[in-house]
Amino acid sequence: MTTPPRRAYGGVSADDRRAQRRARLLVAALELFTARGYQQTKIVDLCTLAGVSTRNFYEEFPAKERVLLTLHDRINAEALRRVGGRLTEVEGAGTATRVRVLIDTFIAGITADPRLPRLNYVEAVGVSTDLDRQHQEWVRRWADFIESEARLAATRGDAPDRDYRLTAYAVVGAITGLLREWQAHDPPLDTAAIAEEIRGLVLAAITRPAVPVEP
Amino acid sequence: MTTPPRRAYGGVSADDRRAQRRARLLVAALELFTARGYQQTKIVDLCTLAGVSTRNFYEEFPAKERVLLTLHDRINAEALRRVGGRLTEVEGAGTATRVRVLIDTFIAGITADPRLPRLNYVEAVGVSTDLDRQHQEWVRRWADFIESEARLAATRGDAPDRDYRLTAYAVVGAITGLLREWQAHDPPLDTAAIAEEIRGLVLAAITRPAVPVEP
DNA sequence: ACAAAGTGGTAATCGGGCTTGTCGCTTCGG
DNA sequence: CCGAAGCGACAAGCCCGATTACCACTTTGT
Repeated sequence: MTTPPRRAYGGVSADDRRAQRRARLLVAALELFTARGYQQTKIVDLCTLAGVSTRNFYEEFPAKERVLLTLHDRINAEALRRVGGRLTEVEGAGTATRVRVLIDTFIAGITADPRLPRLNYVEAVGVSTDLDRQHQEWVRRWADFIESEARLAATRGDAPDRDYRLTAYAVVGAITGLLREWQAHDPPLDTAAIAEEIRGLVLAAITRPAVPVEP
Repeated sequence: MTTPPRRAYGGVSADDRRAQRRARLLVAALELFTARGYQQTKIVDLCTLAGVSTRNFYEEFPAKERVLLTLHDRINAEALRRVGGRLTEVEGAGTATRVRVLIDTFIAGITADPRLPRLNYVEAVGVSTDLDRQHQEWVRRWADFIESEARLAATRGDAPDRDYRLTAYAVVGAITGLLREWQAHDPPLDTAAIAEEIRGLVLAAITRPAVPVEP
């Protein structure tokens, strides 16, 4: 095994240039995947828009699918990080406030760029089993988030003490559905109204009385 | 223009045999699209499983996408027909009963075959603009359904008199999300629990008090 | 300044799958 | 019983795009 000496080049190191190419490829991919669709986007198109050769592409990604996986993962991770950060800032606040912060932060972040929900909820669906797995994993994490918030509300007496797993999945689905509708709709839906709707729905969903168990 | 004479063949008419081939192709497509995925399914695979030649395929469908469009449309149409039929049977019933019938009928019908939600909510997403349009059209119809039910509840005094459009979209999204989760989950989720969850969610969503308008 | 190493673009290769033309067989009408 | 028409299987052509081999150019270290 010969370790090839890596020299700086053009002022910047090899690693830096690779990182820049990778970043430009991801930017181009977000644009093309959401504008033309994932399947319709050819690797050459990606490289052309990114100003990168096909050779470079394969140095960064083994296949087009990996680009989509990376984008999908990044979009969700950043959203979760944002929401988590804001929630710790309102540690002791009441249920209504925490739900409001959670929903508003998420909606504001994800609708800041319409391409994000488009990629997340449309283009990244039904592509491959790997992507399906990653989607399911993220749904699980978001559901965990909602569920723990519901449990917190229950300990405070704002909500009944019951199993919130399915409710959490339903809430995630409702948000997904509204955002998918939002990015596809013409004329566009009002994001404030959407946030408001989800906020009300979540509060109603977790504070509604538990149905009595059948004897 | 010469009108080619059409003769009966093998006891059945030409139209009948075409219809049968078409039906077998659709059955095969439902199976393969949901088992391997839409993109991964080749036209030859479809024809082999259906016992039909590739030539015949092109007599029935101009392209693979048309098969998916047909299946997607049929699944939704049948579900809507079923639900609509049951709802007319409980014309004068109370809000809780009507919502129960609506949800239970839908869930029972669509989960009778796990391939249906798989095709509807996973495989048919992000394929083409035509399919996107058709999806959006069906979401609109289902939302109309939910919305009119909410309005009916409002006229009876069971729910506040407000705009239910976004609530309807949210409910459709919640159902979609839960069913997508259902068909992907291992171990499988309980369909009765899902129906119960959605029922409670819908009732809570439409009966919750309207937020006061900001001055 | 020169030799060597690294880089990036271009172009050729390779494979897969859609699409259609053809052929031999079957069935119908007279 | 015969001619014609319909039918279905096969397979070859064709196009498109992913992947890799090559080569000319740039930069560096001595």
